[in-house]
Amino acid sequence: MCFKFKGMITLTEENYIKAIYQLGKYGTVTVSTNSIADALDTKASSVTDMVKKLAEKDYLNYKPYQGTSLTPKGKKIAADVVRKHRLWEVFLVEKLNFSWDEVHEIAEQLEHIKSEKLINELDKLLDYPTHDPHGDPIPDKYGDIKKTDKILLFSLTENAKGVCVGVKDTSSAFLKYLDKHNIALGSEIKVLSREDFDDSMVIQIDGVTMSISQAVANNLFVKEKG
Amino acid sequence: MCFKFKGMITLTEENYIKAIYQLGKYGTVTVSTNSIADALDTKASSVTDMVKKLAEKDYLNYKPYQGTSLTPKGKKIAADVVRKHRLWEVFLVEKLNFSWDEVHEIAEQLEHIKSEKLINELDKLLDYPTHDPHGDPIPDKYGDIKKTDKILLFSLTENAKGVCVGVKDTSSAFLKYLDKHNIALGSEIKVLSREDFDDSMVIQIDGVTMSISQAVANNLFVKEKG
DNA sequence: ATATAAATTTAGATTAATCTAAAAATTAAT
DNA sequence: ATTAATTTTTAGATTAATCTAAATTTATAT
Repeated sequence: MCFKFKGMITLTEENYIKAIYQLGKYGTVTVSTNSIADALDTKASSVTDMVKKLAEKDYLNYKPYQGTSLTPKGKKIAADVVRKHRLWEVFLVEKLNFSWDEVHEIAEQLEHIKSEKLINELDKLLDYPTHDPHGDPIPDKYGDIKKTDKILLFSLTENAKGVCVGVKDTSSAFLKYLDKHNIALGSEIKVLSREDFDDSMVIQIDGVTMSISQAVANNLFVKEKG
Repeated sequence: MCFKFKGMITLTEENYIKAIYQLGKYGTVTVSTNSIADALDTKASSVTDMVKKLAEKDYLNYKPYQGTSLTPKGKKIAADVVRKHRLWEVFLVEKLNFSWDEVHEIAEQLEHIKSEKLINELDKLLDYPTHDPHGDPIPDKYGDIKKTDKILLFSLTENAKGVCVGVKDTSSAFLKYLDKHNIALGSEIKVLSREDFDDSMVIQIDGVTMSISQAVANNLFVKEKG
């Protein structure tokens, strides 16, 4: 039976801390009550309650009406959860034949499993991956995360070239769209032209020419080349 | 974010159903309120409440003061949880270098992960194992479980021979004792003599002679040979 | 600078799972 | 067949996480 320690963090608390970590760009900026409520699909009043509780426990800095930021203790918890989430995603894709549009929901569950040995062995089994299947960086066991200089494809100018390194929207619908059009991490992209009217753009992707909407360009991360 | 369906079973409910399944010999007999309370380390009054709720939802048959048994629906839920628990245990031992005394607690967490594809792919990765690292049978995806004719080592008479096929006590302490004395699943055992005074016995295990206490003999399952 | 809008917090209620203590039913013992 | 012991259930409270609705604070816009 799963013993409970005093001061053991609950699943709900972990989810709040993770949301604050991600909304606050890996714990570097303050986030608003409403943005947390949106992210967790809950009400602002619930967020206020929880945020006060987590501040009490020293996971958060909180000043009423001024938003919330993570303490170092909170940041470590969050980084661990994100690390687990992303390692499990790699596992699902690499070892269990999942595609990148299927892994998110399951990783949401697996990220809460508590066992240091488990996650370290998983890391080893997967040969210490640095990024998850969507191109997001995996925090190391100390909670440090390597931020890459990725930019949105939408911000590339005409004739600029880049490599696809990540997605912003990780919804199944978007990822399936990318699969259908053979857009994957590592694809070489060149912007052929941009359309002012609807902000669509024509690109060449691994040699193939296609037109993409603003919605797509605003959810694909690239690393600009040269 | 983990969506909630109406009628989705909670973690607590799953734990009750699993306990009733195991206490009632894989759902074949009725179990008492107190035995459930013991197994789940909770109070009888809590069990009554939960059992009424689960009966309402058609997972259990319940008559006040007469104990509880699983409905087919409850039995399927329970078998699925046990299947997941045991498959994850195999995974931890086979793929992540855990020893059999370390896996139980983690599997208690992993058994609640909900994804049919996940568990079927795991099954495939592990090459469809039939037993977990402690020798317990793994229910198939239809919830059917193969009961073996294993008996306690304590019930063997002098000069009887058998093979070790399972453990009753899966505590880390007991499993470490077995490791220390090179007793493992598959070990060949012969009873050399029994001691009336303290119910200990002298056995030969894979050719090595040793004495074991009643506590040990009552927690080792064997399959008798000829 | 003041009014209005938006964001946030408080107050009070609700639900799930639990508990303690008391009451009721069942079982065991003389 | 009563009494005593045990088991189980009920009644009422508690805690965590949530909600609605009202109050308050901060930001925005003339």
